[in-house]
Amino acid sequence: MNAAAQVPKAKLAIVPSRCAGCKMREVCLPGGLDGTDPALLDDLDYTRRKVKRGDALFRAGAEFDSIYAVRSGFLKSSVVLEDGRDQVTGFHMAGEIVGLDGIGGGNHTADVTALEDSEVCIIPYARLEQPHLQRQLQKVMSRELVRDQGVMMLLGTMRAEERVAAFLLNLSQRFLARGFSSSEFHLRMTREEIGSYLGLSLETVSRIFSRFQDEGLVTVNLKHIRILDVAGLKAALSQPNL
Amino acid sequence: MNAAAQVPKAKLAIVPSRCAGCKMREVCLPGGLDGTDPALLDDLDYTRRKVKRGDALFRAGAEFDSIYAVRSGFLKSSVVLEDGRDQVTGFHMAGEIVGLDGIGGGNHTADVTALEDSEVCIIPYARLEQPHLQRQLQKVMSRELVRDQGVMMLLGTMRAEERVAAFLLNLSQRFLARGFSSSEFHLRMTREEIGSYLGLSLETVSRIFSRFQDEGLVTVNLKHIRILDVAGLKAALSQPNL
DNA sequence: CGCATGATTGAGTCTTTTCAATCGATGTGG
DNA sequence: CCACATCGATTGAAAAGACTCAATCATGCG
Repeated sequence: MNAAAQVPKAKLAIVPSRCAGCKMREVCLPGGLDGTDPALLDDLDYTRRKVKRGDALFRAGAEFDSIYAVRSGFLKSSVVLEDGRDQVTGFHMAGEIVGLDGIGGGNHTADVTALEDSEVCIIPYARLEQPHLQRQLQKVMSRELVRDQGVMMLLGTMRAEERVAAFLLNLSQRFLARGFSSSEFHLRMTREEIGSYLGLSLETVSRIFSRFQDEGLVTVNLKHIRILDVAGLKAALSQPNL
Repeated sequence: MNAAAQVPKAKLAIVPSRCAGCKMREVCLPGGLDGTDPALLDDLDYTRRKVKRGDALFRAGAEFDSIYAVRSGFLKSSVVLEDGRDQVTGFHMAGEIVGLDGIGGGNHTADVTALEDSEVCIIPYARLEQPHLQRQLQKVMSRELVRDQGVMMLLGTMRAEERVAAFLLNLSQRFLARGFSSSEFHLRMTREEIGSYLGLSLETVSRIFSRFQDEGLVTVNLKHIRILDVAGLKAALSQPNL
């Protein structure tokens, strides 16, 4: 079982001023709730939950109660086909919302698993009543739909090099938005998980990392990435012909 | 320009009893709004709009005002990359909602184009105020997120044959849900559009149609499809190894 | 310290793409 | 009403990209 600790209620956990260790507002005001008047959240208490590396926040099929705002850590979403094949459908960092897949059918349709020790705010769906919050939630979901468009584009039209370049640039940008270095970061996921997300084999991901390194675009040392040439990576993004 | 006709307001267009020519409730109560107490919609007037084959309902970048419920016809969504590559991200038939991509950023991010003469209900987003409707909208969006998961799965883990089989079975099921034949239907899109959606070349799509026909799974005559062996198609869906 | 896991790299194979030619259907204009 | 032009579909042959299998190496966790 997921022995994820249920931390006692942390009043106003989502309000910026109460979030210790957060460098930016977005980290506290998750993703799309960004832009919300924090006052709107003031009267809600959000329980927090810790999820240990490797543990699931929830699994496909689990009853849907709440959505979750990632406070810290790093998680992945994945879906499993009947025959066992699975696919990573997203990576989630601080400030992002997960669990939206459960609203439609009353059950979650994906697994969400921590790639490192993480903490989330539990936001009971039933308590999201104020119209403004509803609108905000719709914005979050809409942005998620747009993000999915991007992933479909990636999976449907890009060659392997482009996918990896897009992946690195996307991560870089998201780290930047959270106040971390955009040029140097640690991958929290394995090559296999990257490959699953990008629709590539883990070997192909590894080879392309090596190729990018040979070309002087990045430095790769296992999970440690340093981006040396953003422009070069962006160029690799638009090279349908090698 | 899109000379799409703006039909005068059609009071209660979305209410089943007022929808002429609809065989099922879903066709009138679009997709996820299904399940809503129709009374909730009673005080809203929905303008309808006709979109001629080949015309756009809206384009990427257009200001977001409204979402649209497809009343009749068949449309596709597509997104375009800077370098010109484009990808079809979805096909939409009667009863489905399009335009949700615009909520997050205030502008649409995809083109939606009619593949045959179509008609939609214009649902001004600002008028969706009742809490129950908001919840319904969230359900629609959540289901759309789940659908996207399926497409990612398809693009990320399936081989060409499986993709085409999944595509045909999905269409078949959707036609069935709308009261049409699930075993015989007309494709409204070209091989190129199917290929774009499935991340395959149009030639590969054509070849696989031919192969399925040789195997007795389907009959293909240009845009006319007859499914002869559903079980066989489903089997093809789970054949990672040829 | 050692084992298990993750990453890298090579060789060969296979799927899918690309290029190209042909065929058929559709629809437009004379 | 027919001829022609255009668009879409099919099919073949060759090429390329990515995968699988496999061996090796490094790492980091227990």
